[in-house]
Amino acid sequence: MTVYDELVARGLIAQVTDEEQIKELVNNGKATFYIGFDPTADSLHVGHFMALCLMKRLQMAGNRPIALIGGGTGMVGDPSGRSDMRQMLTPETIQHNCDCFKKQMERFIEFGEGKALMVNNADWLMKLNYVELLREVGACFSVNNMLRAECYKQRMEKGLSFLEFNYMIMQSYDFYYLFQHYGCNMQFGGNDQWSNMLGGTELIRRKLGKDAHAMTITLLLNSEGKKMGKTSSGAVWLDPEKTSPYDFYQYWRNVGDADVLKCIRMLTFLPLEEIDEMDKWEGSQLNTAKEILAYELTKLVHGEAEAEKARESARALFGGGADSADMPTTELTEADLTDGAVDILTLLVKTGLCPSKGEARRNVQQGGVEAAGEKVTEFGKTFTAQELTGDGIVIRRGKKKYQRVVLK
RNA sequence: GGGGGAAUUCCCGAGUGGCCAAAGGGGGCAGACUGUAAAUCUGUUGUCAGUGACUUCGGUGGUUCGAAUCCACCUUCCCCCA
Repeated sequence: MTVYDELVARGLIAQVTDEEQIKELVNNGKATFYIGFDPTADSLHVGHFMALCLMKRLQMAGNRPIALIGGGTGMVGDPSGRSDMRQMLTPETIQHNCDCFKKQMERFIEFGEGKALMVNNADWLMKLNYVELLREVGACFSVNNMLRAECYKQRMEKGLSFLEFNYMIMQSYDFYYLFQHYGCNMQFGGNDQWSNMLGGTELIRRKLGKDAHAMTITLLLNSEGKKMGKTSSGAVWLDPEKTSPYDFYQYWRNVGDADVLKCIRMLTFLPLEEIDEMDKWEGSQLNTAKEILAYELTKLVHGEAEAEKARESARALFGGGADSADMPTTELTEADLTDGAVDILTLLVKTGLCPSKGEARRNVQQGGVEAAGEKVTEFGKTFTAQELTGDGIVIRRGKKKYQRVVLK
């Protein structure tokens, strides 16, 4: 099976400019392709992860990936898929974010001579001269067409600043630049990037009379049509400091029935035959599939050891077992105690299980809190220093949130 | 440049001087039911404190015994005209 066919079979491809030509390039390892990452946060998230996997897949087939960090485009801000303007980031933040991205990417993709390449578009965008750019590139863009692009259309009602309007031109220029300097003949990106990417191929055609290609990755949506990789408290990050391996594992362990197989297909590197086998599973058997999904992804992102730990902790907790050595733990010090003890409300807040005492109180009232295996029924419940030393105690809020508390 | 409108708690959206921590919906959280799923039903949803106190309605000042509500200025956005 060719790479291209595999990508299709996994449901990863959304749109392409010219299927035949792209197949030819990609299957024969003749593509030099780039994917852009704008440094809007200090960690990559699941959406980026898909792009990284795609880079890996194509690299394994002999193609050359270029990871572009948007140190320059980040200064502008992409309006695609947004209903309001992004918060403008300071150059310092952008630089910091770029550095973080770089570190994380290096764990997934091999960079170096003859391997993948990493570039930062600040290197060329920041030195552009306004009038020169207008004459050289601006002349190639039709405002009429740009306004017809989906990403701007959505913003016509809420308002679109000239700053953001120029994002497409910046991104197109990137492609044009990479095409000339690195022989980059293809661009990949999220499906919401489609119009920006076409801008690039169009620019290359107009300026150089050459063909370049674009392909978008399917956005990972759940069965309700919402973007996956987001929780109510924000994105699911790849940085273990921002989303712990355990939480990362749990996110995937908890996907809906309707979405498991799609996720396995799109995100893991398991062979397709194996996945087709799982496709026949139904009912509670899907729990096994979810476990596989969670394990595989945690392994890819955080490594095998962390994946094992997360799986064991989850099994221990949900399987009813008592052994939970790898559970997320909060360490207290003497300073956290009053008169040699702590009450349950304080404990819930200290462990981060509840954001405020009010909510902690509510959770206790509603019977959602358990400590050391027993349901807590009164707010006044306290724990002594003695109970907390050694293995400590396990506190549970709701069905899925656990924390061990130990006195140090 | 001229004219008109808007800004409310996580989001949408009521509220136009005290009865407003602020209707309603969405979302979130908890409980029941389950398979760590979905759907459904129930409760809950500013902070701290066990009757209460404190902070909140774009910002800053003002009027008033009392303001989300009135006035002034500022900021941002939308619409119409140029």
